Amino acid sequence: MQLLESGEMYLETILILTIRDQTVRSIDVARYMGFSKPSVSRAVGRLREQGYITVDSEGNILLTESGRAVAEKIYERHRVLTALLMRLGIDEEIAAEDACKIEHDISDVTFDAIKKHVEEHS
Amino acid sequence: MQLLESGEMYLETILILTIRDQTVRSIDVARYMGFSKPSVSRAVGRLREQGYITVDSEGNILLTESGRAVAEKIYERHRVLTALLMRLGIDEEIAAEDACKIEHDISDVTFDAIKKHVEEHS
DNA sequence: TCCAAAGGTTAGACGAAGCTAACCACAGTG
DNA sequence: CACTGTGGTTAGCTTCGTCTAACCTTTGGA
Repeated sequence: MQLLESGEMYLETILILTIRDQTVRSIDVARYMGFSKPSVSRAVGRLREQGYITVDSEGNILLTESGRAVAEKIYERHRVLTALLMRLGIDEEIAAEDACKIEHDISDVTFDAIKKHVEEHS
Repeated sequence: MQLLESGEMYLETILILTIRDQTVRSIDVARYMGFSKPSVSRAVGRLREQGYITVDSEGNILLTESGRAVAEKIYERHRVLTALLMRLGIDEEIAAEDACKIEHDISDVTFDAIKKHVEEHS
């Protein structure tokens, strides 16, 4: 019943779209991530069952407290890792792409160490 | 028909065990990785079909040229990334664990940049 | 008023990568 | 010579996460 990488990606996307557009529906997530409607529908159902999001009568997706916590965590990792890679001279696009994979894999300990390092060398 | 993360892991393990023990059989890979015999048997079959390894009449697994290239590449990533994380103060065990995930995810461009950075700051 | 488009869901498939159970082949030993 | 342990394979199952096809519902415009 734990959250897997794909779940983290959905939550992060929902956060990003919420920031950008105020409201988010399944179809918006599908378009942003390049997935089909049914794939997102399933994922949204799972995340709702797990208590990470709610969906209002209009179909708008809202992050719950726990969902927002996960989303913020992953999004912060995304930003810090992207910045780190860009500082090593990597193009923004590739940096973001690679950060997007790393962000789900590393332990808290490792991320904290990386973040500390980045902050110290700003 | 391309090589996925799991395939890279198998090839890396085969290389590591070859270095350590000179010869490698399926059962050795299974024990090292903590997988069942059938899982490894299947994976070995796949890798053989794809031309990354050969298996001699004794059951010893040998890396082909392309298999060795992949294995060396991943293993180098493993070593460089582990060293980098340890330099950030992370325990060897956790560093190796996280390196093991990152090593499959990042682009060549990103790894090269990281490696260059590590070498410059030795 | 009706019909089409948009958004969502249901059903069923597939590939990846694990697993267990059960089997086979072989080698060494009592 | 039979028996046991070792290594490998086959068959079939599971979960995850995607997909397409088909359907339902709501809504807005001709």
